[in-house]
Amino acid sequence: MKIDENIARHYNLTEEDIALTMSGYVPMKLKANDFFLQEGEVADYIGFVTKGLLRSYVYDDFANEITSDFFPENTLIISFDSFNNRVPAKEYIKAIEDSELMVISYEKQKELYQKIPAWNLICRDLADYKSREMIERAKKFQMMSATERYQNFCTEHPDLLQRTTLGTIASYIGVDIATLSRIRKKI
Amino acid sequence: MKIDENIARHYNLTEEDIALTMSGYVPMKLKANDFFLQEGEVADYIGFVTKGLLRSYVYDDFANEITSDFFPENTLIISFDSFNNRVPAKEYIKAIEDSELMVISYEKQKELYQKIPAWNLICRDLADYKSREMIERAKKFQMMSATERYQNFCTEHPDLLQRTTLGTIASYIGVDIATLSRIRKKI
DNA sequence: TAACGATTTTGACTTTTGTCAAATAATCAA
DNA sequence: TTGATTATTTGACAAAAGTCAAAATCGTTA
Repeated sequence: MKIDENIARHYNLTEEDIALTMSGYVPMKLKANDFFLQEGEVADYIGFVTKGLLRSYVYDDFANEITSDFFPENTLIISFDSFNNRVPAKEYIKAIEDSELMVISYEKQKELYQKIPAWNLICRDLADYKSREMIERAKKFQMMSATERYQNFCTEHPDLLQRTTLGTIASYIGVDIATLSRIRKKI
Repeated sequence: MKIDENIARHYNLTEEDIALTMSGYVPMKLKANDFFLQEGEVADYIGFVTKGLLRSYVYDDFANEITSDFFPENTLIISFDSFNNRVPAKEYIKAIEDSELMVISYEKQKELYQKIPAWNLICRDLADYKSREMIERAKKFQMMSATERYQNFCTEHPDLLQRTTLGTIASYIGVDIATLSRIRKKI
């Protein structure tokens, strides 16, 4: 969602387009454990993480927090479902570390969609990218053992190992925390 | 991708828009076991299944076919990745039953994107929908046991139980076929 | 620094799932 | 209809993963 030169060029954004886009974004600061979004709310903002780390999660039947995604710096937080369709969010999004974002409100984003047609295209491609990411994630569960999923996590997110708890990672890769502890010892 | 009245109204498509869209689509017939797309090819078509059933799959390290998705009638086959970005497909898409589709070529679809801006919006929403579907799929692996995944499959796709093999379903829900056979007996 | 809480590890055990091979059952084409 | 092929079930066993509870470790703050 950050408009860097490559994106601007790729989608043929004019200087005015970029200026208008920039004017819609505002900074947001969150302390660790602050919510960016809570289950049941309609997402008011989507945005880009410039600093820090957030995670999204849901609760399972036993009231355990199941982490569904991590948002470190330079990633987008696009709960398009809730944001675009104005429906209640199914997940919580909470800061793990003190974080800084650039966010845009629904009203402003709607303005961008209308005034800058390329924005529909950008968001189409973003949603497409997201869906491919999720296809890959599902495929990992489908085809990898718990050990392989952990190893894959380590290579894909080496930094997160230091920045969040084992329990959070365990729920993200769908493994019991005691089992994950043993997997780590074994490797 | 089928332009029914609701879609036309929702996206404010004019009569001409609809006529132009329709003119881009052509029927395609596939016999059982024919490929709609093969790994390594760039997707020439996206389309809508009007009759029959297809599936997408990849190969794992042991040359087993791992089914990633089913496409029964009234579903879209949108390998947006390969289609939009002109990159080689990662999966095979093959007809399980004799099938009929309405498909559109890349060139024609590009024309629609340009001449009918709403098409970018439609595809944005389709990609968004797809990403949510995949998020749900990943979440099922993350939070459900093999038995629960099978039960969920039965309620979500009751018809497919009759229309494809156990082995195909087993790979789709990520369970060994012998295990799935036992799960079925137990239930 | 001591003490508290949260996180991680460990032990002993159970349950779930996978593996391999053989036996049935079902399907399809000659 | 009959083989041949493919799909499914079953048995015996092994490996992977989960459960529960206790211990060890770590980090924070009073």
